[in-house]
Amino acid sequence: MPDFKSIQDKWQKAWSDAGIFKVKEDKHKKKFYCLEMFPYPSGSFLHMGHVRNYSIGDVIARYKRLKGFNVLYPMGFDSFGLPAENAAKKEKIHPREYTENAIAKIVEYMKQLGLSYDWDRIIASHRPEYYKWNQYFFVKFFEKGLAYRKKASVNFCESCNTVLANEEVDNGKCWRCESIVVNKELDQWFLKTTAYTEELLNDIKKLEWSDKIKSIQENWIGKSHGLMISFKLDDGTDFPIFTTRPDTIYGVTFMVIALNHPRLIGMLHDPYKKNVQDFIKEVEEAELKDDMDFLEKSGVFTGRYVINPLNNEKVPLYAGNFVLSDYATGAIMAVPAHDQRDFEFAKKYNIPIKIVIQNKDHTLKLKDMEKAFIDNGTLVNSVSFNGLNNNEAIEKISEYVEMKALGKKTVQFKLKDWLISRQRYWGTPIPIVYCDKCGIVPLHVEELPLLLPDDVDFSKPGNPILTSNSFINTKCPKCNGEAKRETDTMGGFMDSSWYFLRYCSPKTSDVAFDRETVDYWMPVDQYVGGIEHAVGHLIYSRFFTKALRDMKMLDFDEPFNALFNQGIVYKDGAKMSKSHGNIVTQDDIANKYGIDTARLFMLFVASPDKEMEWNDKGIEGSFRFINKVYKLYDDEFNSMSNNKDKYLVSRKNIFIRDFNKTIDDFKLNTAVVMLMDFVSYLYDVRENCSKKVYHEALNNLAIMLNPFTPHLSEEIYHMLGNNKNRTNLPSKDQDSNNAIFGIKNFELKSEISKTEIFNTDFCSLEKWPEYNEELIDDKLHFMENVFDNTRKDIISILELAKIEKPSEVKLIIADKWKYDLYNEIKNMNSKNVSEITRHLMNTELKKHGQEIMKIVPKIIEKMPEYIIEDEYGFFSENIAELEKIFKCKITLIKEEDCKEAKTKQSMPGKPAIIVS
RNA sequence: GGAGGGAUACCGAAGUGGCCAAACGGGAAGGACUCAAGAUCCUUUGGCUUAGUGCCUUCAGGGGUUCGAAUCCUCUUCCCUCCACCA
Repeated sequence: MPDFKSIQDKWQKAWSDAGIFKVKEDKHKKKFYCLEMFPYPSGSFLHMGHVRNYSIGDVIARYKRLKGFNVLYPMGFDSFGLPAENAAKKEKIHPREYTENAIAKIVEYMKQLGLSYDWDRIIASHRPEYYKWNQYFFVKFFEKGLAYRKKASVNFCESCNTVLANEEVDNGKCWRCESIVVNKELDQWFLKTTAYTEELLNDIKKLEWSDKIKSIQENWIGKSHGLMISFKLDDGTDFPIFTTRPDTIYGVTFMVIALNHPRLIGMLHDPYKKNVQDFIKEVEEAELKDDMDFLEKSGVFTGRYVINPLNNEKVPLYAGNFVLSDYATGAIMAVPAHDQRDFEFAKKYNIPIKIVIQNKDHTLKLKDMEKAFIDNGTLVNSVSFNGLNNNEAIEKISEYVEMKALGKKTVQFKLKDWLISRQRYWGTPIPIVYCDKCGIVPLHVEELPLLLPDDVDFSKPGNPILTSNSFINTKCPKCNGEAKRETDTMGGFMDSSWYFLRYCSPKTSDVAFDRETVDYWMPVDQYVGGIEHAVGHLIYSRFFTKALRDMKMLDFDEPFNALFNQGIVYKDGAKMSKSHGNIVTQDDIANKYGIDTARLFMLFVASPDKEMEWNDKGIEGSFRFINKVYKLYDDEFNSMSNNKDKYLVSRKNIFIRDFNKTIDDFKLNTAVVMLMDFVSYLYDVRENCSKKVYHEALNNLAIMLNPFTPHLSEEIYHMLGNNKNRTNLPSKDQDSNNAIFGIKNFELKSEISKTEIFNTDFCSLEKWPEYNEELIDDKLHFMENVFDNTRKDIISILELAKIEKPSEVKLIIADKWKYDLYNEIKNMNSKNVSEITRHLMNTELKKHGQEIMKIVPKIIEKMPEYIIEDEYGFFSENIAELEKIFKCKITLIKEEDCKEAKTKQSMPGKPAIIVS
């Protein structure tokens, strides 16, 4: 068995020494930017989930490279974040050290995976040369009014001790620690994503993303058309609300305001004030205990009334727990008859219900109602709008309200501004200074980076930056007076919103990215990553791109043209991850079978977009395959004949053609199947191929294996003699360990100049084989199939008849009926399958029943005459071969010459057989 | 409550109207090689049968469209993922 360990070590070293995956901008080559979401460097190993993810990206990168694209395929680390800080607290190690250690280890593992990254472009967001630019962009955004500070009710995780963005709250819980998130009023920094809401929504259409992820984004942005109407509070002050259902406005019987609405407490008088305050306390306590999703809708009367501007009705105002303070105006009009939530609320508190939309039969009655009527219908109880269909009424009432200047048609979005402040240490310091005289002052860009302070005490609770006096106390950049620094840092999504730009020119120190190289590489052609980033990272990056475009720093609208979401790897019912403790590491598998097997298996076992349950049962198969491939190249090759040349050539061209399509469609698992098929075909035919044809096929195969099993590919490619310094094919006895071969070769080669190696000597830089449609002959394969089946049938008949040495085998070409069928169809002059089939069922041919139905459409569509015409000729050609195999006389008989023969066959063209 | 994805033989997983009793891999059984084991190779692997041709039953379950359905439509059951008091 070959020593795969040394094979992979050898080639990894060779690739690295020769620097073959380094890329430069090259205007003469078409570029391809293949990018995987940069990971958070947690832990110190990779598990099979990672192997799967990165292998998928690497297949694409290598495939495109072999196809002649200039491929940018970089890797880096999203290295700011809470885990490093927590580790620092626990293990008494600085987060920087912790992070750098983790990165070093993970890079090691990635290299062992054989990933074809350009390691010269590695970036890590915690390094000042990177986060300097976060600060730069922040200052620019601030200048443009895209970054602002405001007091807001924000999500706060008590356990992580920081605020969270909307995207980081899951079902009312913190995404990291799963503790309940509470609301707090805090001064925070925001980026104005809402300045781009419309564009973010509209441009989704342009993207080659899955419909699923597109719809997640659309829902998140959440556009709804409606009407903003000014109700009046009973003291005459404005009380605007937003509704998408103006048609129900005459059915309003109460109003509800959010509990944390800024106006609420101020408008109340005792005893209602106290009631409301008690109620708020109650709800807060309940929220801390229970899951948000099961809290019943409840509320309390505020003692105030609101006047409906359309009919001047006075309705009670409630404070309710189901109204969101930060959507629209934080208050709603309630129409219990036609909204389920309002209905439940009204029932609970005995509020009147008023029907304003009737069903088709006008049978809707209040006393029968068990739930709200939310279907379409006809307006009633709505003065001059009565009788209108409710959809028309939406339009009509909106127009009326606008005409009367009581309100305005509006569009509301769910998307909110992006909260970037975090009260944590391990993030980019926000480059802002608070000066008593000048107020909020950004740092000058020349002063950047503003470094994270080192004199901090991680042992104390709260934000560690607060313990650094050297950091906090500073001078105002404007007036040079005493000032305090902002101590919040930026959330990690800031880092990941532009890292793809940094890869283009990772080392520039005077700009965040070099405009020219960005223009060359961007946008990303294929982005690969998990679906969990559908709303966070993938919206922020789009926002960033658009904002930078408007600041004339970029020239395109969208960062990621195509996006592929790979499936998650599960084990024991949970996502494979360190925190679940259900991991199988890369090492576990690589040590046993080699890394190519690990990669191949993860690609083979399931379609890349589907989730999979880890199971190492089948891995032996991938390992066997790899050994089988190796053996194919290692075996002494003896050509017996060239009979199979044309078959192999045709078959190979089909393989190349279909393989391309399969990879383009991301069906990497079926691509592996095709490789397996082709390999076993090679085993079948190789003895009957000429050396030239066979070697060409082996050479093509080595290249096509490269994306999947790069080390094996490289090895066999060189065993074939694709190396200027090697003249002989390897022979078995020369070295027991074939790996040594390659090492010798490589040592030889390393005397050559690097540039020479660069474009000639690595399979990884080869040219992907082309296929030629003209060399594909379907008929050949049909016949091959028939021949093969016939051969097998003869064998099994001989076995069953216990004949060891037959004296004669008669093959009866027995499908005269197919000629009849063919003629019959020709005569009908129709292309309608149903018609033809019905007709045939009334003829003699009926007895061939099912088989007719199978063949008819083929005859109509493609007319593959060979199915029904040529087998006699074909078998004449192949008699000699069969005779050689069976060492007896083989005779062909036509059906009409053999009256006693049975005429049914298992497949078209396959002859019936008589043995004697 | 909303959106999406699934259910295929012992297992994983292909397969989107007829060359489908269903690719490929695992497992299992038999055989070859071997003193033996392992590795490797070959065959079989829904049922009943036949020397071969054959017949019956299958792709979660019911109903439908069609000459023909794993594949299309419809309902039901079960599983998964994502979003969710968005007015």
